[in-house]
Amino acid sequence: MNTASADEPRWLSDEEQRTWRAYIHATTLLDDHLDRQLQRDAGMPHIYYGLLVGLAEAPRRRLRMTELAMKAKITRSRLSHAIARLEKNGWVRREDCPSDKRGQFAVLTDEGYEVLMRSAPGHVAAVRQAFFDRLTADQQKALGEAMLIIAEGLQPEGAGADLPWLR
Amino acid sequence: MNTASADEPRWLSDEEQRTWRAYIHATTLLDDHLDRQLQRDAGMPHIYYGLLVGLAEAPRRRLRMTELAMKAKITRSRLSHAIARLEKNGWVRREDCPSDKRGQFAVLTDEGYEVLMRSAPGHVAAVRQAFFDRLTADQQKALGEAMLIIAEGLQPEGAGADLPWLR
DNA sequence: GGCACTTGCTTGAAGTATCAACCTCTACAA
DNA sequence: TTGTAGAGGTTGATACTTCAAGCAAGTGCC
Repeated sequence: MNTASADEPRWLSDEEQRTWRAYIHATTLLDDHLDRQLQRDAGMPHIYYGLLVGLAEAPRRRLRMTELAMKAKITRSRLSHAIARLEKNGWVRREDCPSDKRGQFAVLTDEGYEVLMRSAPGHVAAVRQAFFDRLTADQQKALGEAMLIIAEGLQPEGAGADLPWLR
Repeated sequence: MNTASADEPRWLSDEEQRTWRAYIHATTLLDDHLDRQLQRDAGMPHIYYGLLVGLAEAPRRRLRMTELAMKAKITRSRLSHAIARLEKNGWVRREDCPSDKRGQFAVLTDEGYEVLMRSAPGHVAAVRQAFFDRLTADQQKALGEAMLIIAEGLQPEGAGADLPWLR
């Protein structure tokens, strides 16, 4: 006789519980930690910092809103609000897209670039201290691979064109 | 001659970059995914669900505010607001601590327990689908161990009594 | 007791996130 | 053309988070 009936959900085993809780705890603590670090040292939350990085890496330091949202894995709405805030800081500027009148570019300003350069060393140090310095090379590799799988699983597997996950 | 000067930060290598971005992407997507799943199916964000779980596991389904905050890895302030909201839903109730008049217990109500029982299967299914089902046993093990290390590193290593991380 | 210091928890304001509604523009076809 | 469906992006209301400030009760010490 099978212990699991058809409508009885497959609960997590003790081992899985431990894994899942370790994951939740680590991500909660690390997220908070980096948010505070950047809020203190750069005056913005972690995800905003990521937006500046995304722009800094792009050609001409600019990206269409939707592209940036995809890069950062956030919704367009969230990005819109975030860019509004960064614009108020003078770190990003919006520019109309010449070829598509609906489109907007987010452009990293010189001032934004400065802020990024100024805060990057401290942030990298924080990431090293909390993350890389504590893991062996093998652990880093394994974790990276696992995370890649998780991320891929939650993205619109098919296209890059249609973006259901941005709802 | 060494390429890294004393004040030049140790930037992330390409390999480290990939690992770190995979981590950020996976956690961002998974966090959003589970928040939406629970908001839709249980009417609360992921972390609130975790609070109910914490209470359900505790003796007499109650925990001191500070203990619950520690369990959930959040600040007391955040917990205070969260419990206020859950109280409004009738899922949690506050109770005075008899032995310490400053103290408060958060108590899971029957109604809160019901909500938890009702939404747990769907949530476990979502976690399995997004996380466990995609990883091999070895990957789960490695990831769990790495996450445990990260979490431990961000906690007040020393005591359980003083809680500097709760600021 | 009286004093200072700490712990436990809450509060309000300001910042950020989410969701649904909305507007404009593009693409495409009748 | 005109219609229409969809894409690109914004907005406002509501919910949640954060931070600093606050208050009341416990603790230690004279």
